[in-house]
Amino acid sequence: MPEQRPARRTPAMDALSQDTKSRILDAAESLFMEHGFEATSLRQLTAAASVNLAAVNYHFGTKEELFQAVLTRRLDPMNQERIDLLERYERQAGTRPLSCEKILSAMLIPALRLSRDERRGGKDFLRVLGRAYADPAPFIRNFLSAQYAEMISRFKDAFQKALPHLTKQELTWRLHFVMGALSYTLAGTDALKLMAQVIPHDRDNDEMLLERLAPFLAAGLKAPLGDTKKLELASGD
Amino acid sequence: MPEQRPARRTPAMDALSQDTKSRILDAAESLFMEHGFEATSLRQLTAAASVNLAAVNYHFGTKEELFQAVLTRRLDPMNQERIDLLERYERQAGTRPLSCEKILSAMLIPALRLSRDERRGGKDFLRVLGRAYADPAPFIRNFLSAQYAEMISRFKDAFQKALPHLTKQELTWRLHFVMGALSYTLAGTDALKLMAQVIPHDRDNDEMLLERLAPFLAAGLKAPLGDTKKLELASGD
DNA sequence: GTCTATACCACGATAGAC
DNA sequence: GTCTATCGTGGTATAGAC
Repeated sequence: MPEQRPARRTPAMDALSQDTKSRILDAAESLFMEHGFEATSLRQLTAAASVNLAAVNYHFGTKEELFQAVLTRRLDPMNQERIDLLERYERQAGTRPLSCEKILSAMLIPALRLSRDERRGGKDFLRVLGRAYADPAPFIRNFLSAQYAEMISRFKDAFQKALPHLTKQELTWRLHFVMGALSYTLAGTDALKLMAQVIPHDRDNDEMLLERLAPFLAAGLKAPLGDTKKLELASGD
Repeated sequence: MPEQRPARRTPAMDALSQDTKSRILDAAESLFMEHGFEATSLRQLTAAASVNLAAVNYHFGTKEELFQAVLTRRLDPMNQERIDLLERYERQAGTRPLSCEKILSAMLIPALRLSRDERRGGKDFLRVLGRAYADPAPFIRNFLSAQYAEMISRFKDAFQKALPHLTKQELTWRLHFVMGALSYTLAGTDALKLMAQVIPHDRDNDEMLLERLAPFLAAGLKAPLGDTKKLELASGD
């Protein structure tokens, strides 16, 4: 249950007149996205928010719990947006099953919209998120799993209808690969340099990304089953 | 150029009698993999290596340069192994182009072999690596780009021969997606929990992973071009 | 309840003795 | 090459003011 604020604020309120908790959240989001979690000190963070150093401890407990609060504030709406979009597509389709491409676009569009929102972190947020996925602290990964569980479960059902020939286990794996390609692609701002081919980031890039990623993932999801001969892992020589 | 050691050691040497630099590297690898980079202090690291606190600074400069040295020691051989395997496949195939599946297995097998090597980090190493990809410090990402550049370039040529109808740019994107699904899958130990389906990690899991991932990626690589209608990103309602 | 000042201990890094 | 001592900064805990 969310603790109640001391007073309700108007929407057209100045940032500096927000309550302490919101000011901390805004400053934390901005600084974590820009410099990363570890490189941001609570002293510079609380200075930027114009609050006392101990305020973070009082309102959020620890620096890591503050990080979780920052993530939740962004992930929760995005995943809800994904579910809403999927359900809208399903209503439009009536009784016919949705295509893989359509389901994928319900996953991709809210993520891309978030990555384009420069006012609130943009691509930097997704990089921080991708980093959190591989955090050595298990409770961070468990936290993220819980954040995504409902959305994933909902989309798994949709994909199962679109791909009835896949077993549940097979679909689980393929969805895992989809999430991987998606997370990596959205999080890796500089990863394209790996390919030794610079693609400048203009404003139409996201649509282009969507049009390339969706067919790639859809083809993988629709791939025929197990016609690959066993590949030797041993150092055969 | 690697700086020369003060004395050459025999292979059958006890770990505790190695020179200071090697002892630091071994302890750092073990601790970074287990607890992550930030959570590992130089004090506990140097204590585990039985060297003085200042030795890290003397031999490696900073904690981050030590981290790079740890990564290089593992990534360099893995990427070389990938190139060697690819060239072996190419020799076996003669003049005929390799299949996507075969090229993919040359990428996947050395990575899986590394992830199975429990003596040297195993899956933990790949998680640390995945984390480094999203590091907020640009020099870490540039370092990794340089580490991968040659291998990626080599595989890009191979894929271009297997998929001559793809433009260079299209292939760049698809390889990017491949690297994404691969990195995420290998790095995310707990990511499968996202799917609310526990798959116990037995010793045959890697072969199973390979047999599922390779067809998925191959199908994506071979997907037909641009037959997807433009998907609206705007909040159409 | 909310906020502040301040004290604590661990961290990475370095200077200088040996 | 190696060590000790020390510096500035980090996250956190708490006592007490409002």
